[in-house]
Amino acid sequence: MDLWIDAEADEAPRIPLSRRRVLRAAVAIADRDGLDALTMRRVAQELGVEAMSLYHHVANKEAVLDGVVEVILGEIFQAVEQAGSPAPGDDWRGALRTRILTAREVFLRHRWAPQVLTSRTTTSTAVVAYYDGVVGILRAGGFSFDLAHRALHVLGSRALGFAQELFDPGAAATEDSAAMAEQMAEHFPNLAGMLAAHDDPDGTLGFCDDRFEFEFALDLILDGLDRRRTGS
Amino acid sequence: MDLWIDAEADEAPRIPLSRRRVLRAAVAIADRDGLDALTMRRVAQELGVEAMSLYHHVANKEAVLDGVVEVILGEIFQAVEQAGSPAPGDDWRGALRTRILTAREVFLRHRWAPQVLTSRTTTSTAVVAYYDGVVGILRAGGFSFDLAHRALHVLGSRALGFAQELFDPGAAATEDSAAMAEQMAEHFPNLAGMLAAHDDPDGTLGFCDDRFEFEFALDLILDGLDRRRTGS
DNA sequence: ACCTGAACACCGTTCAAGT
DNA sequence: ACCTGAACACCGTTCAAGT
Repeated sequence: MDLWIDAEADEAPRIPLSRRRVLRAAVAIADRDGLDALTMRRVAQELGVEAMSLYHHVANKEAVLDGVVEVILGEIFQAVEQAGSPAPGDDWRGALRTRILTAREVFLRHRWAPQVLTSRTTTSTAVVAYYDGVVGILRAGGFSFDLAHRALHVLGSRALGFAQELFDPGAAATEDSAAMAEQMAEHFPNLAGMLAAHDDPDGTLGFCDDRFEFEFALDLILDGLDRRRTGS
Repeated sequence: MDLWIDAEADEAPRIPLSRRRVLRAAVAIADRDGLDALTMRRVAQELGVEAMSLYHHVANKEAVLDGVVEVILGEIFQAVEQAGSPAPGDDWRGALRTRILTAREVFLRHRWAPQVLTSRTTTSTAVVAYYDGVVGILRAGGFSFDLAHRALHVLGSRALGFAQELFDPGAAATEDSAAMAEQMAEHFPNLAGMLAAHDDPDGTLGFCDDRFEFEFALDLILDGLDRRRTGS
């Protein structure tokens, strides 16, 4: 009997709990089952531990969410580092564009992350550090501090690589279509026209190419900032 | 005894519960005590009723939140209507700018509303109707359907009058300052410079003028869209 | 020092019962 | 038809107790 118990203990040697392990488990759960599944009890279960044990390593659930933000920004910094320093010929536009699109990749891996980021009431140090880098790029490109400041406001969350869309024309059209299209045409003639004008062979699939739309918006903003910078 | 009971009944005559009353109560609670206070039980209490009674008028809490979005958009439509039709000389830019700034007023009254709007997984009809109006303005201004579509993506939630800011330079500086400023200068030199360069007599108060920043960003985007439209 | 069991005060929601 | 009481299956979190 003692042997059997020892064997089991060997099979699953207890790795000590730590803040880091708690946060990584939290991210794993959100990735797998969504943000609603991210509960203290579920994190504990993932770690083979009782829920109350978590409180020795994090103050409370809010602290877990703050920590999750740190993890996500850690991934962004890592991705930025891997992408390497900007090509020598790169102006501020190219450098900022690349950084933002690199950061965006991380949010594509963690679709729930924007919601967590925007729910935080205090700005985490990691986010501050990221924005410091953005301002650094702008300054190197000849921006005044004032214009750099405004640039942060214009970019908003897009500086980190995501934008919140409140309305997805593609989604509206995926509902089963015939009667729906008529309703649309009657009540929302402009949107109906927009959908009709887009002659996608599949009907509506791929109407919104996320990457294309994101880059279009980003470039429009970078254009605008450059104009403000040069005063043209 | 019967008299006393009757008297009390008269004091608080039972207005029948309705979907509308449930939603208005929900908005009132969020306005007063924030989004976390918006629970089914709390809504019921606000209406002098048991929590379970609500389920005769709304399917569940998600339906309440969907309904709250309708209420908010109702306020926006009302504000837009009150603002009246655009001045005759107004181009699409002026018309859209006015509409967006009008909508923005509603979100200033309901600071919690953006969080609810962005949390919805399906786009409510009211939001679709609002965006139909935006596309209408763009079309009247000479936008192709394709460019109008992209304009919606560029504007994102800004079309409805709010932007999510992940980083508020002003907030960082309100922390008690001396030692903090040193830390900033060491780890975040670019942001530190940005804060230092802004020679606000009060130190940091009013560093970010919400309205100014919002309009600056909006105008930059409208400029960019106009350039794309005319191909200049 | 680290983990746990039981408990508390909340959630959203179901169901059978009341009027 | 509309409302309710009691209950269920969850939350986050506290506390005293275990090792």
